[in-house]
Amino acid sequence: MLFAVTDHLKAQFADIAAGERLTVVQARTVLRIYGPVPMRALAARMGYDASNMTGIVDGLESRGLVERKVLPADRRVKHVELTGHGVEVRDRMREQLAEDAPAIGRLDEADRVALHAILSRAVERS
Amino acid sequence: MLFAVTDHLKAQFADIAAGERLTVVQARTVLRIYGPVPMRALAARMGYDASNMTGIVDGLESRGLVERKVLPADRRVKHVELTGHGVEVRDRMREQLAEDAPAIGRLDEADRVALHAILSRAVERS
DNA sequence: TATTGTTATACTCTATAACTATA
DNA sequence: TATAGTTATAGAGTATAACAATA
Repeated sequence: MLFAVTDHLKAQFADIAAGERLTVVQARTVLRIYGPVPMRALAARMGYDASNMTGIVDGLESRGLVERKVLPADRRVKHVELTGHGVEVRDRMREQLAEDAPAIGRLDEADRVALHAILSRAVERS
Repeated sequence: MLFAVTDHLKAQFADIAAGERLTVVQARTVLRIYGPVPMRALAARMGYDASNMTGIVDGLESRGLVERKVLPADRRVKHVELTGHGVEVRDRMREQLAEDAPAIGRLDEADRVALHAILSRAVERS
């Protein structure tokens, strides 16, 4: 059942991403850029090897959702940030996540608290 | 937290599979062969397109865990079944899943019942 | 010498389309 | 004509190793 729920959540996220013609990884990346961030730091934030960010950001940049900017203070570093269009897309995805975000999001408060407690115990014992 | 738990369970399954020098998909396949089964039916059981089974079963067959047998009644159909060695590997994996199967497996009865109820409600509303 | 981003490469997982043997 | 299994191919997601530019 756990996997049923997480698979369902993943499928819905994939649908939202596809609605913006983004891959899942691209959509996840857009949602995790809060301000200018070096490629490497962004990779670490996503839990990826740095070599992956190049292609992901290439795709987003060619779609006009992000920009790379060389940091003058250290010209090895490139900051990635959302463009105006990128912010629009991010906000649209956030809205859909809040609306559609089904399953868990629609549990009542008591269920959410209980679920959190049980999962915490599960993780502790693992 | 849900993803933390399922990712954890997946990682442990991957470790068990790796212990038998199987990929995750190969291990999942071995665990879902209960008797002679046509390639296509096995693919459906796993939720895969039929074209995937060929490679998966190729790998298992080259390791001596399964055999393909042409069905005389309909020579288009090939039945896949576990060899003696395949059964050994499957049983070893089952044991490890029962032992290690951590997290969820070690929750007490009350937690398991509550978890199931909450997840059922989550799925209903999604 | 060490670090940033990039490239080249490879492997897993999955799907679609086209092929073959058989029905 | 339809079905079972296979092949060829492709794309997403990930990692490792080597490289150029910069520090």
